[in-house]
Amino acid sequence: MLRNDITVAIRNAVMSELAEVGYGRLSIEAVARRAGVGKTAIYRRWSNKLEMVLEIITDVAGRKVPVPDTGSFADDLDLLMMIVSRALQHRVASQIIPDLMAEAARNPQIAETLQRVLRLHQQSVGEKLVGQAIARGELPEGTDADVAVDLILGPLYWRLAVSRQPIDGDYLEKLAAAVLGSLRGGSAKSK
Amino acid sequence: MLRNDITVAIRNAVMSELAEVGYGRLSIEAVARRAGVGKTAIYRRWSNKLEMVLEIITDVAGRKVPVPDTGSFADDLDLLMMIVSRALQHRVASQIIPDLMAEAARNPQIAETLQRVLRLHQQSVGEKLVGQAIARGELPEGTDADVAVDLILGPLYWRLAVSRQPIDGDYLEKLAAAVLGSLRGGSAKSK
DNA sequence: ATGCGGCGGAACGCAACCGTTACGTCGTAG
DNA sequence: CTACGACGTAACGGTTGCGTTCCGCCGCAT
Repeated sequence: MLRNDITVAIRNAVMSELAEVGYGRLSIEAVARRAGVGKTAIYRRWSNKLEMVLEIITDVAGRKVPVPDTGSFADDLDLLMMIVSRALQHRVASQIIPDLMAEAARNPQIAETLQRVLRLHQQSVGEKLVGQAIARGELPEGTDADVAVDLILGPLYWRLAVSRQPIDGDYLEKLAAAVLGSLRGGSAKSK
Repeated sequence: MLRNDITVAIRNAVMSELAEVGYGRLSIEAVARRAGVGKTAIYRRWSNKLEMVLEIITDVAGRKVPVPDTGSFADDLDLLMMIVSRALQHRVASQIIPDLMAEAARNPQIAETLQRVLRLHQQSVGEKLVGQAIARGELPEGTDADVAVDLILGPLYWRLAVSRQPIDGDYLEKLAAAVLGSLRGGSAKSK
């Protein structure tokens, strides 16, 4: 019944609007205006701003991220960092993600949704990667996957989404090398 | 002329309101309500929501952070991480900082203010610290301070302000050890 | 040919907030 | 005692957005 092209237009408008003004200031009327549809079309699909945003970002972020598995941890790491950095450099993503993260700190519904989406996908990627490396003997036995994930994603996120400095050609390599060194150094052991 | 107790009440109210609803939804009327003052008292001091917030956060964040200088890079690092993690665990800070960071991505005025405050204080701390360590010969000559700062602050910020997982007793130690290893590993060389 | 249903558009009453103004109170300086 | 100025309160007109309703249009299935 509901026309699909209209739905798509609304989804795109929501993403753009989220990027431009953030969740806090996102208004249904602005979404309708931007999508070139009537408010009725929106309320026919969702009953809330919150419900609408949650459904849409769940859908967008839920697309599976391929787990790098090149056979070598160093290469896996390079690849993962490239994928993540590419994602974080997309204009829309780099605006929406920090905004929703901040919003999650005060809205449990958003927090829970992001946790589901990010932790179950992206973060599990990191854990899987570390697991593979340990199994292959490339990382020390007791390596703490938790710490490892923070070490891998933290600097990238900080650089790209927070301090927003451009990354030049070999920055990624240097960072990957440093992360590799920190994990192999045998310091991030658990218990 | 302007009563100081009123000014203080407003400043506190702004911080609380920022933490609760974020910059996007912060309203002058809500601030006045919370501070128990009239809107006139606010407009007598600032002419804008933006101007008000900028002035207040500049003041709050501008308080100098002591640069750790224990004589040993490892101890400096431990200390710095403890200071930063403490700061990021304060409820108000952990809500306001990500919110303003996200807002900075779309408001140049906020971005510039945060850059001034954070980069000139916190970030320079990191660079100074690395500089000391290189001078003492504790880190390789060409260590890239840029990468080092990302490696130090990134994981902490990610953990505390983004993924918001609690840090147990020895997490900080493990993280510090890993960071130390990554820098000493001689990987984060410049050029 | 007819009818159903999604569509855009317009308007509704309601609420919040903007930035400004007028008013009356109160503490303090002179 | 008087005058000044900051204060809280209340109200202003104007804007924006909510969520709802009604209208007329149009595509599509029967």
